Amino acid sequence: MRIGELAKATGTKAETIRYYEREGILPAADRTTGNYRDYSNEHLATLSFVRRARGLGFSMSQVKELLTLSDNDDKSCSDVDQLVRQQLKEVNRKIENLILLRDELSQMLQSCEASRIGDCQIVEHLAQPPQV
Amino acid sequence: MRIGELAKATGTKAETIRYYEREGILPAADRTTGNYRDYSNEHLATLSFVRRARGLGFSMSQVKELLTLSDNDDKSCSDVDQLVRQQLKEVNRKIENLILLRDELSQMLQSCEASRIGDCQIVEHLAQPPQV
DNA sequence: TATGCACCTTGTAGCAACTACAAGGTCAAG
DNA sequence: CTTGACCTTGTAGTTGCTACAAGGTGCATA
Repeated sequence: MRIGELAKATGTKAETIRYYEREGILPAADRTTGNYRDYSNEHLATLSFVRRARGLGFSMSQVKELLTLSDNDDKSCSDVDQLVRQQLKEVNRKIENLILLRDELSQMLQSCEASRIGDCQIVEHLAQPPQV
Repeated sequence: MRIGELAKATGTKAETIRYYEREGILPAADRTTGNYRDYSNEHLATLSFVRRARGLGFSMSQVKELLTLSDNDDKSCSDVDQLVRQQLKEVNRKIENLILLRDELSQMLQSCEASRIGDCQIVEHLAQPPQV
């Protein structure tokens, strides 16, 4: 299949697919006589895997690791497990930080009852060290 | 004060401060005879404001807006309020997405009881084709 | 046959928000 | 007078794409 078809099938832009090829995430496809990329079902499967992992927040290099690991059916599963655990920890860390942010933003909104910026608690809140 | 001192005082790298100057986020400082940047307390206050807003997830252009707004003491507070509200919404959106991710990753970990990658549920889970 | 159009090719540059050099200048201490 | 910390400018790298530009291919239609 051509790149446009693969793009549609995976919800990926053609430019992104070519980018993945450059980055060694997706193996290069065969070429037609007109020099068009010609993808196989295996490419489709790999790209789906990549997109799914990226959607779960794995970095490009983590995706590369996952791809390498998943090629070795007989190897231990623990490396994959480890990567997922790491990613889970990272996601939890982000959630916690965002919740702190959210609380602070909410607080700011509630404290703002001024009508002039000169009296605005939000601006004061942001301007931590005085003398502006 | 020199750039290094300002950097230490605000927990910002000197390179970042120069970057802010280039981007028009922080006004240019006076120069000493040796061409070193010489910052005032006003610079310190502005940079603190910037870092605080950036730390709360506001984009550079939002920070610019906030700075412009906070310069007009007599203007209405509602624009500031609006920006904070918008940012709060964005943060909530991110939290929700991350929670979905977290759930999926946890699920994957729990389903993995294989010892061989060939049997690994995680790899199989990732290999699912995209479901629209 | 010509032509129009969708699709493809490579290459390069842009995005956010920094960060990391390199090559050199300034300044106070020893 | 040299050392070493600090500063200067300029440029390029980071991540993961995305957006052109200029041209080639393939197929349907006039």
